[in-house]
Amino acid sequence: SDCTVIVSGLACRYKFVRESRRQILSLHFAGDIPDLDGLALPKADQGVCALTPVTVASISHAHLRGLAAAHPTFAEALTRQAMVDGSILGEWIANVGRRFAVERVAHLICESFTRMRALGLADADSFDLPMTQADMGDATGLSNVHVNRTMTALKKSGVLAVTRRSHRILDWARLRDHADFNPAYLHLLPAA
Amino acid sequence: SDCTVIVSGLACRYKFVRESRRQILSLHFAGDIPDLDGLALPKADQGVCALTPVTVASISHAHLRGLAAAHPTFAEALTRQAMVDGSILGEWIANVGRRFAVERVAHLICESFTRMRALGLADADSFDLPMTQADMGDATGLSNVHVNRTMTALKKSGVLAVTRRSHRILDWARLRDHADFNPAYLHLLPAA
DNA sequence: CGCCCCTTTGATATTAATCAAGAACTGTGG
DNA sequence: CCACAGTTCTTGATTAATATCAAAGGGGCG
Repeated sequence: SDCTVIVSGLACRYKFVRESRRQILSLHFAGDIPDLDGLALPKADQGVCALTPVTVASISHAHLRGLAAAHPTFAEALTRQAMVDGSILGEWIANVGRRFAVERVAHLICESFTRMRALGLADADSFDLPMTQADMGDATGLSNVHVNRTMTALKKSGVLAVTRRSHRILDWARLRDHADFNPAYLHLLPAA
Repeated sequence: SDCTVIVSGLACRYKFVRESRRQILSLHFAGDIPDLDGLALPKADQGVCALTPVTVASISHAHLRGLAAAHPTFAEALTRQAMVDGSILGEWIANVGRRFAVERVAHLICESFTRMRALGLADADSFDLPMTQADMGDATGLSNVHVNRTMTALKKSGVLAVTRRSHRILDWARLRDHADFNPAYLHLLPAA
Protein backbone atom coordinates (compact mmCIF):
# COMPACT_ATOMS: atom_id res chain seq x y z
CA SER A 1 0.00 0.00 0.00
CA ASP A 2 2.93 2.30 -0.75
CA CYS A 3 4.18 3.80 -3.94
CA THR A 4 7.87 3.99 -4.69
CA VAL A 5 9.56 7.06 -6.09
CA ILE A 6 12.95 6.55 -7.68
CA VAL A 7 15.33 9.14 -6.32
CA SER A 8 18.47 7.97 -8.05
CA GLY A 9 19.63 4.98 -10.03
CA LEU A 10 17.96 2.87 -12.66
CA ALA A 11 15.02 0.57 -12.04
CA CYS A 12 12.72 -1.41 -14.28
CA ARG A 13 9.44 -3.23 -14.43
CA TYR A 14 9.51 -6.78 -15.74
CA LYS A 15 7.55 -9.95 -16.24
CA PHE A 16 8.61 -13.55 -16.47
CA VAL A 17 7.42 -15.90 -19.16
CA ARG A 18 7.32 -19.52 -17.98
CA GLU A 19 9.51 -18.73 -14.98
CA SER A 20 12.60 -18.52 -17.10
CA ARG A 21 12.47 -15.83 -19.76
CA ARG A 22 12.49 -12.29 -18.40
CA GLN A 23 11.08 -9.36 -20.28
CA ILE A 24 11.75 -5.84 -19.12
CA LEU A 25 8.70 -3.65 -19.70
CA SER A 26 9.98 -0.21 -18.85
CA LEU A 27 12.92 1.71 -17.47
CA HIS A 28 12.59 4.11 -14.59
CA PHE A 29 14.82 7.03 -13.78
CA ALA A 30 14.86 9.60 -11.02
CA GLY A 31 11.39 10.98 -10.41
CA ASP A 32 9.53 8.00 -11.79
CA ILE A 33 6.96 5.99 -9.87
CA PRO A 34 7.23 2.51 -11.33
CA ASP A 35 4.37 1.09 -9.30
CA LEU A 36 1.88 3.89 -9.72
CA ASP A 37 -0.68 1.41 -11.02
CA GLY A 38 -0.82 -0.06 -7.54
CA LEU A 39 -2.97 2.94 -6.66
CA ALA A 40 -5.88 1.63 -8.72
CA LEU A 41 -5.11 -2.07 -9.05
CA PRO A 42 -5.10 -4.16 -5.92
CA LYS A 43 -2.75 -6.96 -6.93
CA ALA A 44 0.39 -6.25 -8.87
CA ASP A 45 1.07 -8.54 -11.78
CA GLN A 46 4.46 -7.20 -12.70
CA GLY A 47 7.70 -6.96 -10.79
CA VAL A 48 9.90 -3.96 -10.14
CA CYS A 49 13.63 -4.28 -9.66
CA ALA A 50 16.78 -2.22 -9.57
CA LEU A 51 19.28 -2.43 -12.41
CA THR A 52 21.80 -0.39 -10.44
CA PRO A 53 21.98 0.54 -6.80
CA VAL A 54 18.91 2.72 -6.34
CA THR A 55 17.68 5.11 -3.70
CA VAL A 56 13.95 5.39 -3.30
CA ALA A 57 11.29 7.20 -1.35
CA SER A 58 7.93 5.82 -0.31
CA ILE A 59 4.56 7.51 -0.36
CA SER A 60 1.53 5.79 1.05
CA HIS A 61 -1.40 5.41 -1.27
CA ALA A 62 -3.51 7.28 1.25
CA HIS A 63 -1.15 10.21 1.28
CA LEU A 64 -0.96 10.24 -2.51
CA ARG A 65 -4.72 10.21 -2.80
CA GLY A 66 -4.91 13.04 -0.30
CA LEU A 67 -2.49 15.14 -2.32
CA ALA A 68 -4.41 14.43 -5.49
CA ALA A 69 -7.69 15.43 -3.87
CA ALA A 70 -6.24 18.64 -2.45
CA HIS A 71 -4.34 19.71 -5.55
CA PRO A 72 -6.10 19.08 -8.85
CA THR A 73 -2.93 20.05 -10.68
CA PHE A 74 -1.11 17.23 -8.94
CA ALA A 75 -3.82 14.74 -9.82
CA GLU A 76 -3.59 15.88 -13.40
CA ALA A 77 0.18 15.47 -13.44
CA LEU A 78 -0.26 11.97 -12.09
CA THR A 79 -2.74 10.88 -14.73
CA ARG A 80 -0.67 12.59 -17.38
CA GLN A 81 2.32 10.57 -16.27
CA ALA A 82 0.28 7.39 -16.39
CA MET A 83 -0.74 8.19 -19.97
CA VAL A 84 2.85 8.88 -20.99
CA ASP A 85 3.83 5.54 -19.47
CA GLY A 86 1.18 3.88 -21.59
CA SER A 87 2.47 5.60 -24.69
CA ILE A 88 5.98 4.37 -23.99
CA LEU A 89 4.70 0.85 -23.46
CA GLY A 90 3.08 1.06 -26.88
CA GLU A 91 6.34 2.04 -28.52
CA TRP A 92 8.04 -0.87 -26.77
CA ILE A 93 5.51 -3.27 -28.23
CA ALA A 94 6.32 -1.95 -31.69
CA ASN A 95 10.00 -2.17 -30.87
CA VAL A 96 10.05 -5.82 -29.87
CA GLY A 97 7.32 -6.79 -32.31
CA ARG A 98 8.37 -5.22 -35.57
CA ARG A 99 11.98 -4.09 -35.42
CA PHE A 100 15.20 -5.91 -36.26
CA ALA A 101 17.89 -6.37 -33.67
CA VAL A 102 19.93 -3.30 -34.67
CA GLU A 103 16.82 -1.16 -34.68
CA ARG A 104 15.73 -2.44 -31.30
CA VAL A 105 19.02 -1.86 -29.58
CA ALA A 106 19.53 1.51 -31.23
CA HIS A 107 16.01 2.47 -30.22
CA LEU A 108 16.63 1.53 -26.63
CA ILE A 109 19.70 3.71 -26.63
CA CYS A 110 17.91 6.62 -28.27
CA GLU A 111 15.05 6.45 -25.80
CA SER A 112 17.29 6.20 -22.77
CA PHE A 113 19.49 9.03 -23.96
CA THR A 114 16.54 11.28 -24.73
CA ARG A 115 14.82 10.63 -21.43
CA MET A 116 17.98 11.03 -19.41
CA ARG A 117 18.83 14.17 -21.25
CA ALA A 118 15.40 15.60 -20.46
CA LEU A 119 16.09 14.86 -16.81
CA GLY A 120 19.52 16.45 -16.85
CA LEU A 121 21.12 13.06 -16.37
CA ALA A 122 23.01 13.12 -19.65
CA ASP A 123 25.56 15.25 -21.33
CA ALA A 124 25.00 16.74 -24.77
CA ASP A 125 26.59 13.78 -26.47
CA SER A 126 27.33 11.12 -23.92
CA PHE A 127 25.67 9.37 -21.03
CA ASP A 128 25.81 6.38 -18.75
CA LEU A 129 23.42 3.57 -19.45
CA PRO A 130 24.31 1.40 -16.51
CA MET A 131 22.68 -1.85 -17.55
CA THR A 132 24.39 -5.04 -18.62
CA GLN A 133 24.01 -6.35 -22.14
CA ALA A 134 21.92 -9.17 -20.72
CA ASP A 135 19.56 -6.55 -19.30
CA MET A 136 19.44 -4.86 -22.67
CA GLY A 137 18.51 -8.20 -24.14
CA ASP A 138 15.67 -8.58 -21.66
CA ALA A 139 14.49 -5.10 -22.62
CA THR A 140 14.57 -5.74 -26.34
CA GLY A 141 13.57 -9.39 -26.49
CA LEU A 142 17.00 -10.48 -27.68
CA SER A 143 19.67 -12.79 -26.31
CA ASN A 144 22.63 -11.29 -24.53
CA VAL A 145 24.91 -12.66 -27.23
CA HIS A 146 22.96 -11.02 -29.98
CA VAL A 147 22.89 -7.71 -28.14
CA ASN A 148 26.65 -7.93 -27.97
CA ARG A 149 27.05 -8.54 -31.67
CA THR A 150 24.60 -5.74 -32.40
CA MET A 151 26.43 -3.29 -30.17
CA THR A 152 29.68 -4.27 -31.85
CA ALA A 153 28.09 -3.54 -35.22
CA LEU A 154 26.84 -0.15 -34.04
CA LYS A 155 30.29 0.69 -32.72
CA LYS A 156 31.92 -0.42 -35.96
CA SER A 157 29.50 1.65 -38.00
CA GLY A 158 30.73 4.67 -36.09
CA VAL A 159 27.52 6.03 -34.59
CA LEU A 160 28.45 5.13 -31.04
CA ALA A 161 31.41 4.60 -28.77
CA VAL A 162 31.12 2.70 -25.52
CA THR A 163 33.53 2.41 -22.64
CA ARG A 164 32.49 0.89 -19.39
CA ARG A 165 28.80 1.51 -20.03
CA SER A 166 29.44 5.13 -20.79
CA HIS A 167 27.99 5.76 -24.21
CA ARG A 168 29.19 8.52 -26.47
CA ILE A 169 26.94 9.43 -29.37
CA LEU A 170 29.17 10.04 -32.37
CA ASP A 171 26.45 10.52 -34.98
CA TRP A 172 23.03 11.21 -33.55
CA ALA A 173 21.29 11.61 -36.90
CA ARG A 174 22.51 8.26 -38.09
CA LEU A 175 21.80 6.53 -34.79
CA ARG A 176 18.26 7.89 -34.79
CA ASP A 177 17.91 6.62 -38.31
CA HIS A 178 19.21 3.16 -37.41
CA ALA A 179 16.61 3.12 -34.66
CA ASP A 180 13.65 4.60 -36.52
CA PHE A 181 13.40 6.79 -33.44
CA ASN A 182 10.80 9.52 -33.19
CA PRO A 183 10.60 11.00 -29.69
CA ALA A 184 6.98 12.11 -30.03
CA TYR A 185 5.78 9.14 -27.97
CA LEU A 186 7.75 10.37 -24.97
CA HIS A 187 5.54 13.43 -24.82
CA LEU A 188 8.31 15.56 -23.46
CA LEU A 189 7.33 19.13 -22.90
CA PRO A 190 8.76 21.40 -25.59
CA ALA A 191 12.30 22.27 -24.56
CA ALA A 192 12.00 24.41 -21.47
CA SER B 1 -10.97 16.81 -28.76
CA ASP B 2 -13.41 13.89 -28.55
CA CYS B 3 -13.08 10.46 -27.07
CA THR B 4 -14.44 7.44 -28.87
CA VAL B 5 -16.42 4.72 -27.16
CA ILE B 6 -16.69 1.42 -28.99
CA VAL B 7 -20.32 0.36 -29.01
CA SER B 8 -19.95 -2.76 -31.11
CA GLY B 9 -17.33 -4.39 -33.26
CA LEU B 10 -13.60 -4.78 -32.88
CA ALA B 11 -11.10 -1.95 -33.03
CA CYS B 12 -7.41 -1.68 -32.34
CA ARG B 13 -4.60 0.73 -31.66
CA TYR B 14 -1.52 0.40 -33.81
CA LYS B 15 1.78 1.94 -34.77
CA PHE B 16 3.81 1.77 -37.93
CA VAL B 17 7.52 1.05 -38.00
CA ARG B 18 9.24 2.66 -40.98
CA GLU B 19 5.94 3.26 -42.76
CA SER B 20 5.63 -0.38 -43.69
CA ARG B 21 5.49 -2.73 -40.75
CA ARG B 22 2.35 -2.42 -38.67
CA GLN B 23 2.18 -3.42 -35.02
CA ILE B 24 -1.16 -3.70 -33.27
CA LEU B 25 -0.86 -2.50 -29.68
CA SER B 26 -4.24 -3.41 -28.22
CA LEU B 27 -7.67 -4.72 -29.06
CA HIS B 28 -10.81 -2.87 -28.12
CA PHE B 29 -14.24 -4.32 -27.64
CA ALA B 30 -17.60 -2.82 -26.76
CA GLY B 31 -17.31 -0.35 -23.92
CA ASP B 32 -13.65 0.44 -24.49
CA ILE B 33 -12.28 3.91 -25.09
CA PRO B 34 -9.22 3.34 -27.26
CA ASP B 35 -8.18 6.98 -27.30
CA LEU B 36 -8.64 7.79 -23.64
CA ASP B 37 -5.06 8.98 -23.46
CA GLY B 38 -6.09 11.90 -25.67
CA LEU B 39 -7.60 13.37 -22.52
CA ALA B 40 -4.20 14.05 -21.02
CA LEU B 41 -1.90 14.03 -24.04
CA PRO B 42 -2.39 16.69 -26.68
CA LYS B 43 -1.01 14.94 -29.74
CA ALA B 44 -1.77 11.32 -30.39
CA ASP B 45 1.17 9.20 -31.45
CA GLN B 46 -0.72 6.03 -32.17
CA GLY B 47 -3.50 5.24 -34.57
CA VAL B 48 -6.88 3.67 -33.94
CA CYS B 49 -8.67 1.63 -36.55
CA ALA B 50 -11.53 -0.78 -36.96
CA LEU B 51 -10.84 -4.45 -37.61
CA THR B 52 -14.52 -5.08 -38.29
CA PRO B 53 -17.40 -2.74 -38.99
CA VAL B 54 -17.70 -0.80 -35.77
CA THR B 55 -20.28 1.48 -34.23
CA VAL B 56 -18.98 4.17 -31.96
CA ALA B 57 -20.11 6.99 -29.76
CA SER B 58 -18.27 10.23 -29.12
CA ILE B 59 -17.82 12.10 -25.88
CA SER B 60 -16.12 15.45 -25.83
CA HIS B 61 -13.17 15.77 -23.52
CA ALA B 62 -14.93 18.64 -21.82
CA HIS B 63 -17.96 16.53 -21.10
CA LEU B 64 -15.84 13.66 -19.88
CA ARG B 65 -13.91 15.94 -17.56
CA GLY B 66 -17.17 17.35 -16.27
CA LEU B 67 -18.49 13.88 -15.49
CA ALA B 68 -15.25 12.98 -13.75
CA ALA B 69 -15.37 16.13 -11.64
CA ALA B 70 -19.00 15.60 -10.67
CA HIS B 71 -18.75 11.89 -9.94
CA PRO B 72 -15.58 10.78 -8.21
CA THR B 73 -16.59 7.17 -8.74
CA PHE B 74 -16.59 7.76 -12.46
CA ALA B 75 -13.18 9.38 -12.37
CA GLU B 76 -11.92 6.43 -10.43
CA ALA B 77 -13.35 3.98 -12.95
CA LEU B 78 -11.62 5.91 -15.69
CA THR B 79 -8.20 5.84 -14.08
CA ARG B 80 -8.71 2.23 -13.15
CA GLN B 81 -9.40 1.44 -16.77
CA ALA B 82 -6.29 3.32 -17.83
CA MET B 83 -4.21 1.25 -15.40
CA VAL B 84 -5.71 -2.00 -16.67
CA ASP B 85 -4.86 -0.91 -20.20
CA GLY B 86 -1.28 -0.36 -19.09
CA SER B 87 -1.18 -3.80 -17.52
CA ILE B 88 -2.40 -5.37 -20.75
CA LEU B 89 0.22 -3.47 -22.73
CA GLY B 90 2.84 -4.92 -20.41
CA GLU B 91 1.67 -8.45 -21.07
CA TRP B 92 1.78 -7.76 -24.79
CA ILE B 93 5.39 -6.67 -24.53
CA ALA B 94 6.20 -9.96 -22.83
CA ASN B 95 4.17 -11.81 -25.44
CA VAL B 96 5.92 -10.30 -28.41
CA GLY B 97 9.32 -10.15 -26.74
CA ARG B 98 9.73 -13.51 -25.08
CA ARG B 99 7.24 -16.01 -26.44
CA PHE B 100 7.45 -18.40 -29.38
CA ALA B 101 5.00 -18.20 -32.22
CA VAL B 102 2.62 -20.85 -30.86
CA GLU B 103 2.63 -19.23 -27.47
CA ARG B 104 1.97 -15.80 -28.91
CA VAL B 105 -0.94 -16.85 -31.05
CA ALA B 106 -2.42 -19.03 -28.33
CA HIS B 107 -2.03 -16.16 -25.91
CA LEU B 108 -3.83 -13.77 -28.21
CA ILE B 109 -6.69 -16.23 -28.45
CA CYS B 110 -6.81 -16.79 -24.70
CA GLU B 111 -6.86 -13.08 -23.99
CA SER B 112 -9.51 -12.31 -26.57
CA PHE B 113 -11.68 -15.15 -25.40
CA THR B 114 -11.37 -14.21 -21.75
CA ARG B 115 -12.10 -10.56 -22.35
CA MET B 116 -15.02 -11.24 -24.65
CA ARG B 117 -16.40 -13.75 -22.22
CA ALA B 118 -16.24 -11.18 -19.43
CA LEU B 119 -18.24 -8.84 -21.65
CA GLY B 120 -20.83 -11.46 -22.51
CA LEU B 121 -19.62 -11.52 -26.10
CA ALA B 122 -18.55 -15.15 -26.03
CA ASP B 123 -20.14 -18.46 -25.40
CA ALA B 124 -18.84 -20.87 -22.78
CA ASP B 125 -16.61 -22.59 -25.29
CA SER B 126 -16.71 -20.70 -28.55
CA PHE B 127 -16.48 -17.19 -29.86
CA ASP B 128 -15.92 -15.05 -32.90
CA LEU B 129 -12.53 -13.45 -33.28
CA PRO B 130 -13.27 -11.48 -36.40
CA MET B 131 -9.76 -10.51 -37.43
CA THR B 132 -7.80 -11.83 -40.38
CA GLN B 133 -4.67 -13.88 -39.88
CA ALA B 134 -2.68 -10.91 -41.19
CA ASP B 135 -4.18 -8.83 -38.36
CA MET B 136 -3.24 -11.54 -35.89
CA GLY B 137 0.28 -11.34 -37.25
CA ASP B 138 0.35 -7.60 -36.69
CA ALA B 139 -0.84 -8.18 -33.14
CA THR B 140 1.76 -10.82 -32.36
CA GLY B 141 4.72 -9.56 -34.36
CA LEU B 142 4.58 -12.50 -36.77
CA SER B 143 4.07 -12.81 -40.51
CA ASN B 144 0.64 -13.76 -41.79
CA VAL B 145 2.11 -16.95 -43.20
CA HIS B 146 3.54 -18.01 -39.89
CA VAL B 147 0.29 -17.24 -38.09
CA ASN B 148 -1.40 -19.55 -40.55
CA ARG B 149 1.04 -22.39 -39.91
CA THR B 150 0.74 -21.85 -36.19
CA MET B 151 -3.05 -21.90 -36.27
CA THR B 152 -2.88 -25.07 -38.32
CA ALA B 153 -0.65 -26.60 -35.68
CA LEU B 154 -3.02 -25.58 -32.91
CA LYS B 155 -5.93 -27.07 -34.80
CA LYS B 156 -4.02 -30.28 -35.44
CA SER B 157 -3.07 -30.55 -31.80
CA GLY B 158 -6.76 -30.58 -30.98
CA VAL B 159 -7.09 -27.63 -28.63
CA LEU B 160 -9.03 -25.49 -31.05
CA ALA B 161 -11.38 -25.70 -34.02
CA VAL B 162 -11.91 -22.78 -36.35
CA THR B 163 -14.51 -22.23 -39.00
CA ARG B 164 -14.92 -18.87 -40.63
CA ARG B 165 -13.30 -17.03 -37.75
CA SER B 166 -15.55 -18.71 -35.25
CA HIS B 167 -13.26 -20.34 -32.73
CA ARG B 168 -14.31 -23.30 -30.64
CA ILE B 169 -12.17 -24.09 -27.64
CA LEU B 170 -11.82 -27.85 -27.46
CA ASP B 171 -9.34 -28.05 -24.60
CA TRP B 172 -9.07 -24.88 -22.59
CA ALA B 173 -6.57 -26.24 -20.11
CA ARG B 174 -4.20 -27.26 -22.82
CA LEU B 175 -4.68 -24.07 -24.80
CA ARG B 176 -3.96 -22.00 -21.71
CA ASP B 177 -0.88 -24.09 -21.20
CA HIS B 178 0.29 -23.63 -24.79
CA ALA B 179 -0.12 -19.89 -24.23
CA ASP B 180 1.36 -19.59 -20.75
CA PHE B 181 -1.80 -17.61 -20.10
CA ASN B 182 -2.56 -16.22 -16.66
CA PRO B 183 -5.53 -13.85 -16.70
CA ALA B 184 -4.38 -11.91 -13.61
CA TYR B 185 -3.09 -9.07 -15.76
CA LEU B 186 -6.58 -8.41 -17.09
CA HIS B 187 -7.69 -7.42 -13.59
CA LEU B 188 -11.18 -8.67 -14.17
CA LEU B 189 -13.41 -8.30 -11.20
CA PRO B 190 -14.00 -11.64 -9.48
CA ALA B 191 -16.85 -13.35 -11.30
CA ALA B 192 -19.91 -11.22 -10.65
C1' DC C 1 -19.93 -16.35 -63.17
C1' DG C 2 -15.99 -13.81 -61.99
C1' DC C 3 -13.41 -11.16 -58.89
C1' DC C 4 -11.17 -10.06 -54.75
C1' DC C 5 -9.67 -11.15 -50.48
C1' DC C 6 -8.22 -14.52 -47.42
C1' DT C 7 -6.19 -18.92 -46.40
C1' DT C 8 -3.11 -22.64 -47.25
C1' DT C 9 1.11 -24.91 -48.80
C1' DG C 10 5.91 -25.41 -50.48
C1' DA C 11 10.72 -23.94 -51.08
C1' DT C 12 14.22 -21.00 -49.72
C1' DA C 13 16.54 -17.27 -47.26
C1' DT C 14 17.39 -14.58 -43.11
C1' DT C 15 17.47 -13.59 -38.48
C1' DA C 16 18.46 -14.58 -34.13
C1' DA C 17 19.09 -18.35 -30.42
C1' DT C 18 21.94 -21.60 -28.35
C1' DC C 19 26.14 -23.79 -27.04
C1' DA C 20 30.72 -23.33 -25.78
C1' DA C 21 34.93 -21.25 -24.58
C1' DG C 22 38.07 -17.72 -23.80
C1' DA C 23 39.26 -12.67 -22.61
C1' DA C 24 38.52 -8.59 -20.00
C1' DC C 25 36.96 -6.34 -16.33
C1' DT C 26 35.34 -5.73 -11.07
C1' DG C 27 35.91 -6.00 -6.71
C1' DT C 28 38.05 -8.54 -2.68
C1' DG C 29 41.21 -10.07 0.64
C1' DG C 30 46.05 -11.04 1.58
C1' DC D 1 50.34 -4.44 -5.19
C1' DC D 2 48.86 -8.82 -6.48
C1' DA D 3 46.37 -13.12 -6.83
C1' DC D 4 41.64 -14.59 -7.17
C1' DA D 5 36.88 -15.36 -8.00
C1' DG D 6 32.86 -13.84 -10.13
C1' DT D 7 30.73 -11.23 -13.55
C1' DT D 8 30.41 -9.43 -17.93
C1' DC D 9 31.90 -9.13 -22.59
C1' DT D 10 33.47 -11.15 -26.85
C1' DT D 11 33.92 -14.49 -30.51
C1' DG D 12 33.07 -18.76 -33.22
C1' DA D 13 30.27 -22.68 -34.77
C1' DT D 14 25.96 -24.59 -35.16
C1' DT D 15 21.04 -24.93 -34.81
C1' DA D 16 16.42 -23.26 -34.53
C1' DA D 17 12.81 -20.03 -35.45
C1' DT D 18 10.60 -17.22 -38.44
C1' DA D 19 10.41 -14.29 -42.78
C1' DT D 20 9.99 -14.01 -47.53
C1' DC D 21 8.69 -15.37 -52.06
C1' DA D 22 5.61 -17.66 -54.96
C1' DA D 23 1.63 -19.94 -56.29
C1' DA D 24 -2.38 -22.49 -55.73
C1' DG D 25 -7.11 -23.29 -53.40
C1' DG D 26 -11.64 -21.35 -51.12
C1' DG D 27 -15.50 -18.33 -50.06
C1' DG D 28 -18.32 -14.53 -50.22
C1' DC D 29 -20.41 -11.07 -53.00
C1' DG D 30 -21.61 -8.16 -56.80
